[in-house]
Amino acid sequence: MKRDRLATEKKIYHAFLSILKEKGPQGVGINAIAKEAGVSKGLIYRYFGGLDGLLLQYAQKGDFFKSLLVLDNKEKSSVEDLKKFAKEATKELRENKLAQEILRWQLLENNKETKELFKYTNTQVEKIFAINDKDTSLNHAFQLMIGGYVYFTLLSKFHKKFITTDLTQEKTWENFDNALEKTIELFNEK
Amino acid sequence: MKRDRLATEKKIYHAFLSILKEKGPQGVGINAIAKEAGVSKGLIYRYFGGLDGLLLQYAQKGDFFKSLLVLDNKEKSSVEDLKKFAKEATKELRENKLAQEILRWQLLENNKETKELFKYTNTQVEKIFAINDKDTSLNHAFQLMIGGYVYFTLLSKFHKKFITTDLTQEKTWENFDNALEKTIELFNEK
DNA sequence: AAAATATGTTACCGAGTGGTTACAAATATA
DNA sequence: TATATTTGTAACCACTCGGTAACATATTTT
Repeated sequence: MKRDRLATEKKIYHAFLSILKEKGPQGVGINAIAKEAGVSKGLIYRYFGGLDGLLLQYAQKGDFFKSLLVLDNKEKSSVEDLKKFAKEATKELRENKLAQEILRWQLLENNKETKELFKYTNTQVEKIFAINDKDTSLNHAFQLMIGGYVYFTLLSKFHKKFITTDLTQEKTWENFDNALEKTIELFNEK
Repeated sequence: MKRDRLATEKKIYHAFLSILKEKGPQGVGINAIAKEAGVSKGLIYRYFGGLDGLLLQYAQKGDFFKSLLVLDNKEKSSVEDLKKFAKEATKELRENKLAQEILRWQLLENNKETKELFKYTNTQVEKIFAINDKDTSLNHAFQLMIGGYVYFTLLSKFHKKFITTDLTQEKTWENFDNALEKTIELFNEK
């Protein structure tokens, strides 16, 4: 049998990503990862020092929220920028299943194992939110609405509807986008 | 030893509430509930038919979101009503730890065990949201912001900060409240 | 009082968890 | 080629999980 440590490490790493993406934070465990990777779990301990080390290494690598990094080279925050960024951010959020599960994870715990992972994720998220950094009503409204976007995105995994709102319809998300845009406009005119 | 079925059922019931409130959805389990109640877990199966039945019974009883019911006798949705309801709802949300954990739960799963529980909870929540039932930008913005409120409330259990926003400061929540109010005003003026 | 029933506990089951140890075999080094 | 070292597996550990069965005792019914 062929033996290749690097290849094995990659298998483990990708198994971790895959499980987090598909099963969510609750599915992440040593046994599940080892099984998914098709590898003995002992190796996860030997190579990464257990789940903790794996998370740490993952946090340092941090290859999630990729497309958000495109928004990094920002200028001063104009209204048009804000609207554009908002649209990009919501689009990215709804497409990036992995990011969703990390955000979901943050609603469940915050211990030494996940600390680094979350810290890095948040520096990524910050790049969107930090566009408008003033302590204004617009900023607060903006943050609330982005938070709501996150909430409904996470909720839509298990629930088709929220009260009367159909979370499966594309139209709903367009409405949200439009509301977000209009809010920015209204606050700006004021 | 004294024996009293009703008293035992109450112990189990309260243990369930207590655990959900303190440990969240992840802490809810047969063993944990039995231990907290100081009772043999066999009784949970005998009296409630397991965790499923307990959840079902709890859903039917539904004594959470109490203070929201006060808002039930609503008139037509005026702007003032909306503002008032928004303020009441956010206040209730941040105080009602139990409701928070049920909302958190909805972000984790949706199976036959929890289905009824969530369904009832949502009819409660609906009483807030249904105030403004028209398909307007205001309504969408309003929903997003309430969603954001829920999100930040849940997040604040494990995270002190969200980017630059300090979730521990009372001022932050006032800012959110004000932003919500102002959004309602702006949309109304338009 | 005797019999039937309701209530409660303990011990157990199989499955799954994170984590370790002993060992086999492939690869690298001498 | 002989010897270390690395890579990988399988078996095992103690523990927790949901769920059940056997049993003891309190309470009610006859």
